[in-house]
Amino acid sequence: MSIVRYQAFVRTVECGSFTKAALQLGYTQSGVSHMINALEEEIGVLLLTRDRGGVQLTAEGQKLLPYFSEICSLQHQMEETVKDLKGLDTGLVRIGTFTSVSVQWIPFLLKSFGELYPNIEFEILHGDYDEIEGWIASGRVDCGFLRLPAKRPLDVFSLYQDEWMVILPPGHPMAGLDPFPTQALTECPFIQMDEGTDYEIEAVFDALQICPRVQYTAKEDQTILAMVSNGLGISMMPGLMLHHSPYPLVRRRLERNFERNIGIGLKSLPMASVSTRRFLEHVRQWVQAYE
Amino acid sequence: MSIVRYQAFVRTVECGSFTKAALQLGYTQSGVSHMINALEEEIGVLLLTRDRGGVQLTAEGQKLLPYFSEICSLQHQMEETVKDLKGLDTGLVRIGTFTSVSVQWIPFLLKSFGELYPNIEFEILHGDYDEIEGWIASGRVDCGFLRLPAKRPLDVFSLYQDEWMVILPPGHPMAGLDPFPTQALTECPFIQMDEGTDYEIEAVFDALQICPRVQYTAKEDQTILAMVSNGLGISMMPGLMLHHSPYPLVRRRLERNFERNIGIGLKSLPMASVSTRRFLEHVRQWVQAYE
DNA sequence: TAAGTAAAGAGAATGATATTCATCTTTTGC
DNA sequence: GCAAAAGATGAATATCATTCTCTTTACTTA
Repeated sequence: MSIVRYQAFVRTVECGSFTKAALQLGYTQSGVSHMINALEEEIGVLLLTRDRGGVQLTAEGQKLLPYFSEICSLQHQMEETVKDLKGLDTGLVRIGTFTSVSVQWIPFLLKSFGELYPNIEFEILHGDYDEIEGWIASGRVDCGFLRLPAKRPLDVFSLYQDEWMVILPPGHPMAGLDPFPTQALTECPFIQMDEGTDYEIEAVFDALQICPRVQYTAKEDQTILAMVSNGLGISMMPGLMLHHSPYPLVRRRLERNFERNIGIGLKSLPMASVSTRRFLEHVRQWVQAYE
Repeated sequence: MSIVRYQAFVRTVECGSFTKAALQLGYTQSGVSHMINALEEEIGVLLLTRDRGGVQLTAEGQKLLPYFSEICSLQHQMEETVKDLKGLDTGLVRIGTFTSVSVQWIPFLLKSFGELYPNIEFEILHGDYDEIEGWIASGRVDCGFLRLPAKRPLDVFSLYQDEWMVILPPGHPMAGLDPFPTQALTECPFIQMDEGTDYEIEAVFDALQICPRVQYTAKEDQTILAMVSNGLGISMMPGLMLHHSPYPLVRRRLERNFERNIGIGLKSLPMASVSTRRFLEHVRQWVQAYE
């Protein structure tokens, strides 16, 4: 009957571990363990199986999780509404972002926003486009950065057209060509980004009807930048990822222009808390002034 | 953070009084008073104004009530899901009904259902068609009786065609006529039902393009039955209200047939608890065998 | 195979909460 | 002015939540 137990349960499932959940929620591991035991006892159902190195949902836990997580989400909304009612410039805004936004925008956004509203706090969740949309839809986050068009019906705002660029080591024989010839993409050794579920680069190659000579594959974009910079091959990335690159690089446009449309979205603008709306407005202004 | 507080608050608003809410929830008046004080203290907002003879929502309370009541509704759904998971023949089914169903069907339905599933409990709420649809949509009840077509998008099942009948005192000069002539409706003194928000009888008169000679008005259908039976006038009622009438009456059909389609509805059949689905199935079978 | 590590569990202690009981206060209607 | 009905209050107590400390488990690595 106590929502803190529900929060402990939901967070534990998200983290896959009592210890991590406890850390995030500001409890001790023992506290979370007791709480979940008490919850299981209260409803008379085993929610988690405890193994070495973590916990996993039981079938029953899986069925019940949506109720608990929706209750927690409503609780958060209620709390934010209370803060709005009290006219306070405080609140907690939960944001979903993907890699390039996390790296290139978030630190500056939070800094400039924090100067305007020092009492509004943040929780940042990192994921891919699909995950972020899911978090927004389920109320796990208040708003999130998206690739438009979104798959789900959300309130969205377009922010930035992010162009795909070819990156080469400085001094590469073709570094002088701008735009970079499509044909050359098939000839130079290519460093592939290991994308999880979104196949953005492949979509570009498909559209160009060419196939790159993949030499290496890497998961981290910083790794790719380093590899390209050191002459191991060429690669392609959205322009946004190339700002403030610590490695010397040459960036060139493609013959055909490919863009991803980056936006920000939430479940419903009118239902959002004042803090969330303020953050949204700030992001739009900040990006407009960006570059 | 404790849902019992939320339940206390929601129920108190519904009842308009700490004392009544306490009675319904099985607490003392003092307990509810303390709980609401604690809730107000916890969120730092005054939710209720306490006046002579009851309580009333503040503006803030009104804004926050939907969150609390939705959390309570989810809590109830979660509890029912737990019971389903445990495969128990137990549960609490909350039903919205309107007058004729409450009087003519509910007692028999509950009795026969109770013989099959003695451990399933009920909470019955009485209201008009609109209120009931609202309760279903908001999750205040699990299912409810309706006049079809429903205004909102709900899962509904048609149960019964209820025909409007003219009722006369035994020995009335026109008691022998069947169907009862439309013209005569304008001539005999008529006892009007004081309907709250639904204007069903008026719709019938409008369709017939006649205007009755209203002699008396009464709120309770039992009162009308008694008045008609004692020769104070004639009236019109859905046939369902006339079953088991304690007063001697003559019932006659109209020249033109008017019916209301009575059904039962819920938010979503697949999401409903096993208890609710069992009750629904039972109602459908019972009504089919009815009369 | 033993030590190290990273998880979870259990029990006692204690501080915080929930709930009731009994007692007041206020308002309203007669 | 008094009874009835509603809410408020404070003390008492039982219950609960959380932490601390100490075990247990099982995988990893030397």
